[in-house]
Amino acid sequence: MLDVKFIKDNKDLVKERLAIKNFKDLNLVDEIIELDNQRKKLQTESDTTQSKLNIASKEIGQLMAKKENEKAEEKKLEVASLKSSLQPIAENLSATENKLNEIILRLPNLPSAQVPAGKTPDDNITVREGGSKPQLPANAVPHWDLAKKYNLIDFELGNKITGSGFPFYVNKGAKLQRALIQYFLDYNSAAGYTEYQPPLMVNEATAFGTGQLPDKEGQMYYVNEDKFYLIPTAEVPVTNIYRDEILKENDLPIKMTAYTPCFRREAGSYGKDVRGLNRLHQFDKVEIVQLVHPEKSYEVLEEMVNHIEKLLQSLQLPYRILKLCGGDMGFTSALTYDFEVYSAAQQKWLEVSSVSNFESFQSNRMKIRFKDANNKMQLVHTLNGSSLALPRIVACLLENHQTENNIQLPEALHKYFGNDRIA
RNA sequence: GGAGAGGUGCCUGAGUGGCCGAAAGGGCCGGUUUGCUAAACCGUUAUACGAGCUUAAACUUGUAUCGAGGGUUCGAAUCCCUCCCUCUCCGCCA
Repeated sequence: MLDVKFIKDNKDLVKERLAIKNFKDLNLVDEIIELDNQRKKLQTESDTTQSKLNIASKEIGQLMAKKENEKAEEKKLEVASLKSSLQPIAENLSATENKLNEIILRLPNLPSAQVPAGKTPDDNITVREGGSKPQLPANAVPHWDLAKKYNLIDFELGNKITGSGFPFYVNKGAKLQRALIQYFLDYNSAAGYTEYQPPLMVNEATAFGTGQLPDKEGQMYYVNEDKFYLIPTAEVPVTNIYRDEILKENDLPIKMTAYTPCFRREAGSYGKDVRGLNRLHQFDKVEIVQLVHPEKSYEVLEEMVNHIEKLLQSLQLPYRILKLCGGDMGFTSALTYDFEVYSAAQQKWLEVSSVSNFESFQSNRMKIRFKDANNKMQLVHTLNGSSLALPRIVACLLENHQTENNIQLPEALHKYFGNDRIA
């Protein structure tokens, strides 16, 4: 969430930036400032009254110790009247705080200065492309057909056991999953990321911390009995590891990686782009997360982009990196790069990674702070990125590397997969 | 799931109605001593939000915070209620 002080000091800038994100209720900004002023006034009133009350209570104690009961009773009357005058102030104060809090949670993160204006994915900017599109054999088919041909993935079985969007991986298909996960984790560890295996269900406070709650509960599976949410991404449990912690400056950067299945209800997205592995309710992903010094976060963002780019290059897939426009960015992000890989048989680009700098938007919710060189508290900046989401990578590996009668795997995978091809 | 115990500051741990933002020990940081290290001694050691002062910081000061939320009371870490969590034993179980 945004910082109220920052909003007050930069009212016009805030409105300008929110507009880039296509945020409509700009009057909320004025409302926040108004509510905060009110809050301060009320707190001053409440504090002074409370202070008087505290003093009087102490005096009562002293009087009673001296057995001056009559005087004590008099004081009690005084206290009673103070209390009744405090009550409306206190109620007003907490109502104001609640209102303020509720409104501020509705504001999305401000896009950074380099975010292009725009409303739809068409307005995203292609930063660069890499790899080259393959020459497919004449009998080339999309991955769902390849998955069947080589007995790698059983979608129908998934339907039977759970429902659509929950495929079974079988034989070499299952092994390929395992190989990819292992490869991605090793690659991240080698770059200094600490590996975690987090819980796959989280409580409400955790879901709140990274910005899934409030408002996005409809996108998550929920276990009513225990009030747990199934994680939509490892970002949620991993970033929350340091929730409510005060770090030392030289603890930073904190680099973490985790493999988890991800669960997404994808409500409202039926019908389009859901064929095969393109969009699932459960999928595997390896994630990287960093907590960094605020001055370093944009530098780190580029570093993460490069890190993921190299990984993609090693898979020998044609890719492009997009800088998302204001309208296509997520609620919590200040700057996002998407990685898309070209799915040769489907002839379309599939998003396989999204790398974002959240600046202090998440850390302010989670209160992840550090003491700087001057011993001042500062919020860390949080970043994360997928490295990578498996299903679409698998789809592209199958489609792009298919030959007449087998699938040639990129060299990086050979030792993990135990073979250089799927036949 | 059943029975019991418990949740206090960075850690251990005392505290059963006012003298408690909280003893003591440890740790950390700063200082003295020291050829260096160790030891010893002294001191400091929370966060949030207000107010004052200030260019700002520092500082002074108020309020709140002893798992969370309510309640009793002039006054709550301390009493009561609800919830959450941890531990032990039993049961069940990978």
